[in-house]
Amino acid sequence: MRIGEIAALVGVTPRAVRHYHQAGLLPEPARRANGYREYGVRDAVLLARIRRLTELGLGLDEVRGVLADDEGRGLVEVLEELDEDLARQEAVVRERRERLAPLLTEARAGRLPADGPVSPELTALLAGLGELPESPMAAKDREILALLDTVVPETERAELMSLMHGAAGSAREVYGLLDALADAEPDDPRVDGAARALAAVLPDGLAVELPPEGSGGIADAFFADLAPAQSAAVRRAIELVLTRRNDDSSEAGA
Amino acid sequence: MRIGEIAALVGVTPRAVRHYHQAGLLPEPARRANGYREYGVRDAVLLARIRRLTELGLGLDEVRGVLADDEGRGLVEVLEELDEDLARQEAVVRERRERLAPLLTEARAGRLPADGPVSPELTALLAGLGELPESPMAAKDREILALLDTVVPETERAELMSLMHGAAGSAREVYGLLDALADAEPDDPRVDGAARALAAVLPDGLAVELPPEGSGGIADAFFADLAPAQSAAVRRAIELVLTRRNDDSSEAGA
DNA sequence: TAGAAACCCTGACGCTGCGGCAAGGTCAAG
DNA sequence: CTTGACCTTGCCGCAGCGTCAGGGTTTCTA
Repeated sequence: MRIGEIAALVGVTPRAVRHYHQAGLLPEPARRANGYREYGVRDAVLLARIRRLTELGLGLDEVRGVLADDEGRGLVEVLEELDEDLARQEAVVRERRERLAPLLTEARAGRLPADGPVSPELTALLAGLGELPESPMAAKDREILALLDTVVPETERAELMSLMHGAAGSAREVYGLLDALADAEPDDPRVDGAARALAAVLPDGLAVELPPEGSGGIADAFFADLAPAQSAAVRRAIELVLTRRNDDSSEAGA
Repeated sequence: MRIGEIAALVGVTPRAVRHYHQAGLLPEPARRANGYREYGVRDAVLLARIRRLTELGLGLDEVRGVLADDEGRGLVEVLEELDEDLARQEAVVRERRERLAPLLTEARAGRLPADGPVSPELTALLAGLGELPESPMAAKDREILALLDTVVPETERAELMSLMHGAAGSAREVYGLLDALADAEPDDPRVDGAARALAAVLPDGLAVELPPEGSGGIADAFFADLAPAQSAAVRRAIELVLTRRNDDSSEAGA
């Protein structure tokens, strides 16, 4: 047989056969006078075995290993390892599909969060916010929420989002107050009002999640992303929440 | 933020972030005086979005496409395509695991066909043959059976194997007769007996499956793999079966 | 105040399992 | 004689980064 024949017989491409030669899985057969490889039944048998193994999902070096150790003690281990690997793959794919399913229905309905696919929890939260009027702060906040959505570990996500839900009602108002500070100086008198309004809607539990200011890098970036007066307002709001929390706990302790 | 910070924040490696830059997914941010990249919140938001998409299983160029078309009409298509792809992957993995499962139990029991994992049908057939005494012909036949196992399409496999089952009982005898011809000349008187015995156990339906001798390449290889006298015997046996079949059909026609 | 640890930079190779192309040689049929 | 269908070797390409190598920077520590 020539290479095309044995390949067709076993159901692989000639290129693959040469690849197996090069990889040391299949010994190079004798050559004809013209340089063509001449294959026999033994080669076909071996090649078929290789194909069976690769079709199971084994890598070529694992196949080599299996072929190498006569009468496989190793085979059992390899197959078990393979099964674990396949199980992992299956889990990965299934999880992706599960995450994808709700996104698909949302997307088909034309309701995409515009910041890309996010978790169902956040989708629900954003839906609760509803259609806000044109507001730069609202847009920024949605981005931040999307960021948080991927940053926060799954285990805490539901908890975090439920905290947010409480603030959703007052969102429009707070966004408006902050938007008004876009071009203001940090010592603008409106900063104080905005800070109070923000602190009022920020749940106690949330402030800890907010970046501890100072060296964090990420915290700096967060505040740098806001206009000076907005940044000041947010900072003040956080202080207010922390103070409030301390007061609460000292009251509770008393 | 520096690259390590943003990477840790979003949950990827710095190397991946650089890769996204190079792939054009994430714009290169401004540099500090020392050459370090300096990232802001916008970058983190974008990076998180990239991560969400890649974690769904999208390729980087698809991600680029999704990021490119503002307000995705394309997103729906991409997600649908992705879901189909994932469905295919899931099917592949599950089929592998299904094929693997019986092999694992066999392997753990120490009963491996020695020619590597084969179909359950063939496993059953080989089990039916039982432990034959040391016989080169039996070994060769098992190899051929394994080859056939991967060569014939699944749809015909069960049929073929059931045909074989009828011959299993006489296998030992026929193997013996053929083994005896290993060093014989093609005109050895025992060739005839072996051919008759082989023809007697070969089911009518099987002969067509056997290589039509002559130019086939594979057929030549098959016969070349046998000793001359063995080859002659098999050839004769096939002739006998074909003749018998023709007789039968002419009788049936009369 | 020096030295080590921990970052950052660019550039380049490695991995898997072949597919595809280039630039040729060979062989059977029309 | 010319096609057309094979064969040969060799090398690039692929996805998504991991992993050096070889060099600078910053920062914490002794």
